[in-house]
Amino acid sequence: MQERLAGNRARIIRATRKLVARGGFRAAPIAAVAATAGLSTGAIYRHFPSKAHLFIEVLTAAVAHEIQILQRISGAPGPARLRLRNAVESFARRALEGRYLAYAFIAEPIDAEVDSARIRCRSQFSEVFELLLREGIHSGEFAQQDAAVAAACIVGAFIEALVGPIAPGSEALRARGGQRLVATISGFCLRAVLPVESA
Amino acid sequence: MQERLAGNRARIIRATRKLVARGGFRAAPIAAVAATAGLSTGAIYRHFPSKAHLFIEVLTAAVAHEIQILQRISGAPGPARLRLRNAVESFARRALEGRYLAYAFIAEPIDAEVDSARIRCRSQFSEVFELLLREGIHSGEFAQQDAAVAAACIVGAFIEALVGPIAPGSEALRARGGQRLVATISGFCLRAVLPVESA
Amino acid sequence: MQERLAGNRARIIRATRKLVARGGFRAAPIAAVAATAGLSTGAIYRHFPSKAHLFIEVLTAAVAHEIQILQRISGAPGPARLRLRNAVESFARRALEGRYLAYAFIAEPIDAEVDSARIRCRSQFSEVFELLLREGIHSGEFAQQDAAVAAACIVGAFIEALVGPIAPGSEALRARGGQRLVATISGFCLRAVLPVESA
Amino acid sequence: MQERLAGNRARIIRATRKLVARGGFRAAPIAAVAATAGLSTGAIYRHFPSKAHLFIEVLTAAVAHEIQILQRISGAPGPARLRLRNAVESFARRALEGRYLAYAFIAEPIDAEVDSARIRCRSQFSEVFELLLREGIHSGEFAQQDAAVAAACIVGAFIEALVGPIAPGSEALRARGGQRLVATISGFCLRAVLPVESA
DNA sequence: CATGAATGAGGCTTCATTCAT
DNA sequence: GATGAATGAAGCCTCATTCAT
Repeated sequence: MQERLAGNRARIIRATRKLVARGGFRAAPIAAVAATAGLSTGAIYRHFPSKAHLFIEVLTAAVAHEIQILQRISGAPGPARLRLRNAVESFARRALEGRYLAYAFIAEPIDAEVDSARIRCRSQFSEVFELLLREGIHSGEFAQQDAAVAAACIVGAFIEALVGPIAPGSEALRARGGQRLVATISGFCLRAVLPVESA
Repeated sequence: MQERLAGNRARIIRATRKLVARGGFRAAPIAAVAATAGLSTGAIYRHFPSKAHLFIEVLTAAVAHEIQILQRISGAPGPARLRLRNAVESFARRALEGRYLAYAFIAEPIDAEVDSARIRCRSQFSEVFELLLREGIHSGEFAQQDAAVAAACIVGAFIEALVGPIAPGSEALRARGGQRLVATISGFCLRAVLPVESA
Repeated sequence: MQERLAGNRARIIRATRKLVARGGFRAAPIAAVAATAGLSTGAIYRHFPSKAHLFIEVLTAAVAHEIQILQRISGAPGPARLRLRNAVESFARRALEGRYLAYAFIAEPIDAEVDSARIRCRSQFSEVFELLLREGIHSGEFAQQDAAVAAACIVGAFIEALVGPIAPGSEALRARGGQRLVATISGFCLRAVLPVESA
Repeated sequence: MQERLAGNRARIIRATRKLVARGGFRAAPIAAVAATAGLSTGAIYRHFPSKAHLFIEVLTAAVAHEIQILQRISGAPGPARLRLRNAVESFARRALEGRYLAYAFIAEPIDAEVDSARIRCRSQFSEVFELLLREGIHSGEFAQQDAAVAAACIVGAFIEALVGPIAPGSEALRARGGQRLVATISGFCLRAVLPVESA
């Protein structure tokens, strides 16, 4: 029955993710989460002390997964510029496929607790890129710059560039230009961190 | 009495802006807006047909003001790279002073109407940068690239880089590194659009 | 300026009547009455101490007018049965033309005061018919019966029979069958009060 | 717990009926219904999606019950005139006992949905009488006449004749004349549909 | 452990009435 | 006398959370 319990917990998280992906946190009241998970509302509270905790866990779990992937890419051998390109493109591609993550990113503070979790998640992304940037700067591949700020810029750049296409009604853009869009974004980010010609 | 009316309308907008700046749209229920403006809840509805309309107006007004400033800067004479730097830095500096705008930007869709207004606003920002980028690309100052996507990247980059510092609790960063932060961001954006050495 | 005052009072009453006719009392908030009358909301309260008083006056005025007409018809010389038929038909025809009166009749109690006025109005109608019935019973034209109850039945009968056709969306019925409908109703009422064959 | 649920649903309906009977729909705000039912306001919405739906159900349920009774009476064997008398008297007697039904009948349109339900209910009553009238007309018991209109007249006649006595403050009349009142009404309706002597 | 009915605070909006100008 | 902005009490409805079964 530990299994059953764990299974239900996972079901709840999946259900929440699905609803948030579709319409943001506002589209995920506890009753809807419970219904989607095939459970009762009371059951949710057996697994999570509050809605905020549930949302935080969903957000954290989704981000942790992405972070893992990013870390694998950014920690691979090879020149920093290639690893950066791969990391950006991988993330952008994944965001285009499942829009929920990007939504979670730009989510309005529903709750002080959730919000601070959201900010922590953004930071985690930044940190992966920051590490990579530091390596590149140190090795001379990248221009001298504040790695933390540049990392935040990278994250912001592709989120913003993706959010438009992710917004409802732009299925077309996603389908058609997905590949090109991703390439454009990674080009932008790469140029931004590489040393410039003369100026 | 026209004066009183107009004055109260402005007071309502200011009150909304203040509350949204502090805690997002969720922190601005009509009752709170009214209390902050020193009015009754009913008075709000003499000026705005609904909460959504009020929010849209606040957002639109704030953005319109910023857009004007950006357009003046980006339309000035001189090399595109300088104008871009000025535009980015001006915007970033302003956002650091009053945090609300950035918050409004990242607001979760509360309402379909408000949300579409929010998206239109983002687009307006992008468009200003897009125009400037096109000029620079055409004149050879900037690298060949998709101007629309690059503009979105620029907007996203500095918003993200600013949101961390803007988030509650980072007063320190704002105070200390304001100037340096702004410079770092504009450097990032400039490099991103300039042609690269060899790669 | 007494005239102006009186003129505005009349305008207010007309405006109220118009709105009530269209959608019942619910469709006549003070603001709408004022706008329709071309006055300010405050002006209404110079003429009527409250909304209830305004409604009562509108109802009373409309009914008083109808009562006058009914009394003229029912007080004319000739056999009671003819006078009854004329009275019923006149009333029914007028109700079909302007639906508001019938609406006012069946109006839900908005207010205890208004409601008691409404009941008084119904009674007034009944009384006219009651008087006529008494005459007919006394002269032997009509069957022995409780004149008060029979009068109420008459009023109810044609109101109900008219309300269907008066309800929104039945323009056709009114146009086509108006004349026949009125005749059917008056036939019903007449038979009801006349003595029966043998049974 | 199914029992509790069902029990509360019934309690809500009873509470609504009670309040509407006393003062019309206006006297039955959700908060009052909840308080009368011994529940919270939120509980209402577990059983009914909106106030309009609750009102419609109350109205429909009350009417459906009455219709059943009427149909049994009007469908019994025997001469149409007796069945008509029984139907009218049964209905009138029941209305005198519980006044709410008559009130619901004459309710002002609060809501487009509720209103259309109200109209449907009126029609249902009419239809029962209409069927009975057709039989009587066909068999020669009743005079030639438009059965639909005559049925509406019958419904209106006894509603109107009952509403006076039902109105607040006329307990006396109900107590004293109940039996006689009912007989007078049914006499009126019978004469109205029977053939007349000579005219 | 699960269920889901119930709670009740809180959000948006309407509107009769007042009152400073 | 007229104006119309402001008031504030209701009204409807939602939803996170609790708790009896």
